[in-house]
Amino acid sequence: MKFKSITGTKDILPAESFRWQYVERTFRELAHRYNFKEIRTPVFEQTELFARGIGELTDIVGKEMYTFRDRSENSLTLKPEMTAAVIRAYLQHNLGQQQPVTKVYYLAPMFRQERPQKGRLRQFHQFGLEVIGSHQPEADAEIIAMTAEYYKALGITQADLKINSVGCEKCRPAYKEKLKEFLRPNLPHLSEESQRRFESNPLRILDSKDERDRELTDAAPLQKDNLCEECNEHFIRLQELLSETGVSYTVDGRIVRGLDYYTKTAFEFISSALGSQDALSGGGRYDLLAKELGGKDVPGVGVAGGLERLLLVLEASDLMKDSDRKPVVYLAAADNESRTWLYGVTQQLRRADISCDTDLLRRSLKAQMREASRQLVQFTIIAGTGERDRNEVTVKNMETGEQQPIPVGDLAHYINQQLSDNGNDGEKS
RNA sequence: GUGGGCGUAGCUCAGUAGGUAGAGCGCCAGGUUGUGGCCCUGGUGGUCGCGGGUUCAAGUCCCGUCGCUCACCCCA
Repeated sequence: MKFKSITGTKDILPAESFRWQYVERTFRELAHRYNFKEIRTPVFEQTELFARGIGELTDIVGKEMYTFRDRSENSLTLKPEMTAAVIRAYLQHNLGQQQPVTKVYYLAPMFRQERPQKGRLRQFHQFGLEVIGSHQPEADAEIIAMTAEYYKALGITQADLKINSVGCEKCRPAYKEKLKEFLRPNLPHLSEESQRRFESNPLRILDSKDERDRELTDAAPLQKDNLCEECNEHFIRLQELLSETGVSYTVDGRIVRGLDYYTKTAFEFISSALGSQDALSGGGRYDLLAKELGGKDVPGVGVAGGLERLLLVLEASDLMKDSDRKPVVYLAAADNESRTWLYGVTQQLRRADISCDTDLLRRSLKAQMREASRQLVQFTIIAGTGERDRNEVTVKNMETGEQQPIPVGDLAHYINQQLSDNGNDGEKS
């Protein structure tokens, strides 16, 4: 075998694609219920969009982007996340001019050049929601509530929501100083990584997994306790909204997201059913992003969640039933003389909206029956020259083994009737 | 970028003190001259990741390399 898929990428094979369709369909239907419309953007953008939007100092921009030059020497990047691209499209097409609030969702592949491990791939897939144009906590609640509802719809109970407020341009600078003040005495004892972050991004020190860092920052002041009036009000109102809608959460003052653009709300859904990479989804408010990208001063809030991780949780929790759609009918030819005629019957059934399959290998009747059995069809239609001459077929109920001669003209009707008699539409979805 | 584990049939794996490969499942065929699922019989299928070394002889020992996987970092 000469060619293999690239490290960190995965094929979604026919035997498992129904799982993806299930989580995607559930997401789309729910998004529609919340009146989010889908947005699709290109898989690549100008590198500068992500560098500016996500932040030069983040790990994503610093070492994880798939960046390349095209033949015109433009620097392009496979999107490592969606929000910057959505805002770019929002600004480019002046979506804010058409309506004051824009609600969009997406299901799309993302690319980050990290070392793969459980729940982490180089090409992975995210679902996401963005509410653009509102400063109000109701917008934050809309995002979080639907995400929680999505997990609930899939049957996931182990998804813990943690929320925090990371302040805004008014209260964060003062807090940052306060935090540095606190950390300074212990600076030499912090981990190397945290020491490096002391100047560039001290907030990140708080969510370090290093044990010593944990101890040393145990009593550190938190942003949520040092918010300005506006941010504090926003955070409190958001909590009220979540309580009102029955979304359970815990406040975790150490949640700091890996992207620079977040202001006020930051949150994560964590699952204990995952491995080391336990974040199911994460998001927050990004009121400064649009302006940072050179556009108008437009607020926004959003979420992005990993579909691979979602599927891992569903499988670990045994919530993924084998619900792939099976054909209802298999048509088997008893001899080669009747195959052409039988193929016509097959097409008739398909046009009558009955899912069916037939032999493409000119196999023996026995082999065709075996195939029908393997496909778990409910009925097998058997026909040879005898049936053909009478313009009828033999319909075999695969469960009971009973066989019935049925005129071709009545076939579709007969099948549909049998299906409804069984209280089963044959489309277990 | 760093560290651990693993790489033998499509899949899950076994493989003895080194003597040129096996099982189960799957797939195909037969056991019924037009009929499945169970059962029985037979069959298909492997450059033992790749390269080099030691040896009369290596899947089995040594070195290198590639890949997969888990973890660190970080995140979805």
